[in-house]
Amino acid sequence: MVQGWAAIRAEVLRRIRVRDWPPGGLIPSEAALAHEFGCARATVNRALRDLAGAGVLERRRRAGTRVATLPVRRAMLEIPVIRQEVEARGQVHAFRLLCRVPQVPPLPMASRLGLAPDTVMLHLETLHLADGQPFVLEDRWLNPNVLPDPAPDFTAISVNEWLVQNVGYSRGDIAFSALGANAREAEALGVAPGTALFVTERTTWSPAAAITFVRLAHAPGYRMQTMV
Amino acid sequence: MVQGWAAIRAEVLRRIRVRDWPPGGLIPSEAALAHEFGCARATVNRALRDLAGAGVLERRRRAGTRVATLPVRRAMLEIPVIRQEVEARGQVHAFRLLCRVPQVPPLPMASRLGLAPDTVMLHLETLHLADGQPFVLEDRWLNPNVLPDPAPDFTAISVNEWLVQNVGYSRGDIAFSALGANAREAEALGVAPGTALFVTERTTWSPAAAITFVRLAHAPGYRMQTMV
DNA sequence: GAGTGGTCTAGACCACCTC
DNA sequence: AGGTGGTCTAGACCACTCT
Repeated sequence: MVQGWAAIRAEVLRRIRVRDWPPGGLIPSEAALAHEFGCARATVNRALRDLAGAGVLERRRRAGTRVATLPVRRAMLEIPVIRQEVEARGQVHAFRLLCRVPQVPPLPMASRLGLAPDTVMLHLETLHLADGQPFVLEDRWLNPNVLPDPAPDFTAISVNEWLVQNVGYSRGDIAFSALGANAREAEALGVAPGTALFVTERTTWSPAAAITFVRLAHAPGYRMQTMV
Repeated sequence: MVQGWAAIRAEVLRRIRVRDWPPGGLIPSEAALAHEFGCARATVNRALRDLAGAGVLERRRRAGTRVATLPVRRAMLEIPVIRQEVEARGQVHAFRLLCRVPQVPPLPMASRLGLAPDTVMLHLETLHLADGQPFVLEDRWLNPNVLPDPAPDFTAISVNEWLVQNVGYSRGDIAFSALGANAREAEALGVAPGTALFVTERTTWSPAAAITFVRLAHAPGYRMQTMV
């Protein structure tokens, strides 16, 4: 007899794959499975909870556990700091601070961040290099309230890393898209205008207020990968 | 007193955010926290395990639990079936099967899928529509061994959905990138060649062999979003 | 009302790894 | 060698929701 909640998860997955338990179908209750596998219900619970988290099962109190019909697969996406990403490729990371000015953001951005329309934010533009080649252009708007006085100058440490080290964990949303390079991006990355770029846009919030909005325009050839 | 493992997780997160427990620092053992919070160690374990899964903590037996220094954020990415994605926008999904031919794949793809160089695969091209407008062009290579005899014709149901309903859950990898539209994509999606497209490439494996490789070229404006 | 999953407890054993 | 997290058990109570 194989032991452990992972073994139970594997067995349940097997029965789903071989259609012992078809999509949309109810599977036995935790108590029944615990009896069948000769283990405690908590162990079965652990296995089924894991599969529900992966989107394979749908569980509801009283209604029981069903095999998901709409197999929305969930994948873990790892979002590293840019320096780590470059170094993970075995390349040398460097960056140049292109721009650092207090500025009133465009109206759509101010409203998106929940700020008054005339709030002055810190606008920073950073070009990250991998082995000296342009890697990503970072266009960032920063809420000055999160900065100490005097503000760091961000030439020794990138804004990116300063934030994660000094502001800490917070919530936000990320969006990925493909866009043609605008004039600024084309110049900074050394590509023709209109070249397809992988763009990451991220808004970060502290419990109280918006911290930062950042747009990363990655040099051509960038790929984001994960497993399912 | 707030109860439950989620409350413990919140309190631990709070202490990390206010730098009570600084990045890289050891936090108290499960037993110590259980004593402090007046709960069972299993409850603390549940909370800390969750935070470790989110990348906030790093745990090693004997070495204890540390606040992560390299804040690789992990985000859940949901990868729905295309029809669901369209319908979730309140639009009507339809598709046209443009191409369905047995064909020997290009050498790089055969080797990537671990197939003999002369293996014949089924090559399918499907254009998905949202409210009649091109939404995504699906270019798929399918291992014919996973198909029943006779093979489905994929005009009534998309390959996508037939696979998830009949082959079932399996493992694979996904990559996202931005590429200029090639001639075929430009024509199918009704855009100019070179237009920036968001491209999803996915390889799916059964335990034994490769099932399918698919490349999705999304119409301009496509965004993939998630929370952190 | 009753059966389901969600959670918690107190205790235990174990694998692992640092000391 | 000893302390840590990882896991399992047997039992319990509760929240939810379907009937």
